Amino acid sequence: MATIEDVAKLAGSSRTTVSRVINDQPYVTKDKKEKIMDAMRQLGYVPNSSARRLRSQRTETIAVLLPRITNPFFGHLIEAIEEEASKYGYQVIVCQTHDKKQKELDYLQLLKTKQVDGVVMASFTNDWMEIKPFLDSGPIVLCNEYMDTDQVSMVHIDHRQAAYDATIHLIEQGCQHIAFTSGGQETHISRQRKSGFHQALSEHNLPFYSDSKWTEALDVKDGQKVLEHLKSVHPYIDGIFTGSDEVAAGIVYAAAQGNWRIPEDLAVVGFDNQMLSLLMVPSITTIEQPVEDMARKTIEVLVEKMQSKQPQRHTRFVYPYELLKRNSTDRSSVTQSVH
Amino acid sequence: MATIEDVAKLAGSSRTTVSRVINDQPYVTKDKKEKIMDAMRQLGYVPNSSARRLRSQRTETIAVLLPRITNPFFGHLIEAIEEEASKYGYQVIVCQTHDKKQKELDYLQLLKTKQVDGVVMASFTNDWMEIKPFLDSGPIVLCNEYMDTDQVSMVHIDHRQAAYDATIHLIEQGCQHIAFTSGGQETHISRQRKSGFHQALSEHNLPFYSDSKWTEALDVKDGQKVLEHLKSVHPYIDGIFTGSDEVAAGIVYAAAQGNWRIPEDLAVVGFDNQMLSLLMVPSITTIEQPVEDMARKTIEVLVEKMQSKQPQRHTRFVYPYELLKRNSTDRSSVTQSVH
DNA sequence: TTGTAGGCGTTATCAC
DNA sequence: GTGATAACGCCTACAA
Repeated sequence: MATIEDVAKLAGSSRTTVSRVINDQPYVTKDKKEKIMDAMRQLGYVPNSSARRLRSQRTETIAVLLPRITNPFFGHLIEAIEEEASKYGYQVIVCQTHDKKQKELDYLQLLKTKQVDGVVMASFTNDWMEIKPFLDSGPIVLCNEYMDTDQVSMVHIDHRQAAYDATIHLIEQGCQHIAFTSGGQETHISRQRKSGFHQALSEHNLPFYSDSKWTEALDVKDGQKVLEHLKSVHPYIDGIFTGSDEVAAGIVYAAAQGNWRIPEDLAVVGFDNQMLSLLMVPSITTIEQPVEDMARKTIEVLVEKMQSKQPQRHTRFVYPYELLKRNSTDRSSVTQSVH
Repeated sequence: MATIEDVAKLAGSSRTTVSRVINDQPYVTKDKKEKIMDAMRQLGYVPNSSARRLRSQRTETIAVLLPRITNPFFGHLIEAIEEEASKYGYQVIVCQTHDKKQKELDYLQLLKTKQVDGVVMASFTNDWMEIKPFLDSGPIVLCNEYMDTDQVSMVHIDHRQAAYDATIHLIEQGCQHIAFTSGGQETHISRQRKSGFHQALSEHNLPFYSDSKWTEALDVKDGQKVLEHLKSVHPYIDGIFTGSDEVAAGIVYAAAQGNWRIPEDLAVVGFDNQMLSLLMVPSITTIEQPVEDMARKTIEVLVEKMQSKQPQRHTRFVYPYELLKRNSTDRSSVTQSVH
């Protein structure tokens, strides 16, 4: 591989001048500049990025931590993040934590070892106290995940309110026995959702059912299991708020196979407005997050932190969401027939 | 940030010895080693990765080029690739090309500038002659994409045969007027599929229909458009091979809205066995690729190339696929009623 | 067993 | 305008 030195020799000048040309700096005569450009072409010279990194102490790379990329929500998120980051000239490293605390910490090492200039945490399973020390090594922005502190910037929607709205919707549709499912790991988000769910129920003096089977529902398969479990153990349940469209889809699918009527026997709410939720029969009521906007803002905030020297204030950006009412909760006919 | 020098000073030894400790090399007394470890802890020392890269001329990073991560096939692919690469200690950089030739070339620069040790191309829209020169900068492995050469290693299934099988299946189900859709960019894969499709038709003396509207079908929305188009312009079409489950799902969805019966009026085949294809009503006949196996093999091959000094032979790995027959093509009742 | 010194390729500082 | 020279932080002959 040709180095800057080779180019300098061939062009009959010094490394310094070549460097000036590479970086489009002033104070180089047209004549020299052309000679150098020629030499670079001839040698197929390309600046070595490791050397640049060492010299400049920046990597132009960020790490994005997320549970798993095949969850469509995170797929969309990283798609948008990659696009946005690339506009600023940053590479994106994918870090799948699978909700494992250790993996999360391992990937944060990238920040310490200066392999990345900053980190987006869309996976956040450790205690904040474990994460905080990494802030000394570089900026971190929480995306989707959040908590109650002002020691870090965050971009998210109000999951508590979203779950509240969805639950109220179920109640308005006449549901009296409503269940709640969430993914394996207990995160701040799932706590927030549960809290909103509880509030809606208690405001209407409705009972709260709990079953450990409901706290590990992550994907379509889990959704199917949930429905089987409901049918055999809790057949009175007539509404369910799932934290995910995949789980909701699994429930709808299993219901179709097992003669359970949605929404008549069971009204279902998903989360994230994946394509899936629209295509299922019946289509699934869900909550839409402005993923692209959130991704853009996350990168904007992170880039600002990475590029400014002095540590600036941390900010919280709360985005609006939308409850999309679809057929899986449309019990208007059910309610009527009761009267 | 503490450097190796700082540690050395604090521990009262030299950089060399510290480096030995870091890299677990012999010839260090227990005593010194402990002192040095202590010093590292005290200073919170972490080796600087940029320096290491420069010194070792390796980045422990690979780039994965793919069209878009939200296409579930590529989502699964990169999930598996990331996991496998991480076992070998490699980071993964996501590079979405959106099927743009220029983006593809831009990302290949990462290899030239030594930002990555190797590249997986799961997006391949340029001519091979454009790509080939990059091989001088480091190893490249084609995954999913392939072509007729032995200048590069490839991991893929036989798309020609897969399309042939699927088309034969449609014919066996009694379809007489069969259409073919493919994604925007003309790739080697789409040519292969088309060739298999053609062969099946001509073996059965069936006509081949062509319509430019069918060559840009990529996602669910496009599938919906395709069905609308079929209904108004080619209502006689009774079978369709789509290159994608999303397109197939779009067709099924639009059919349900528009009183078109699947499979009675139109039998539909997708590709990739996404969750979606199973969950749709009717469930969609599709072709399953062994994504995880392909990802594993791709990384295995790439790692070997990256780690061995002398350039070795290029190999082609062709994986088996499976045609999953589901309801979207089950016309047994149709066929019977004709008799 | 330990330390010295040079270099990986680049850029910033300073002197000419 | 241009060019030596000294870092950036690490590893590794080689010498002791």
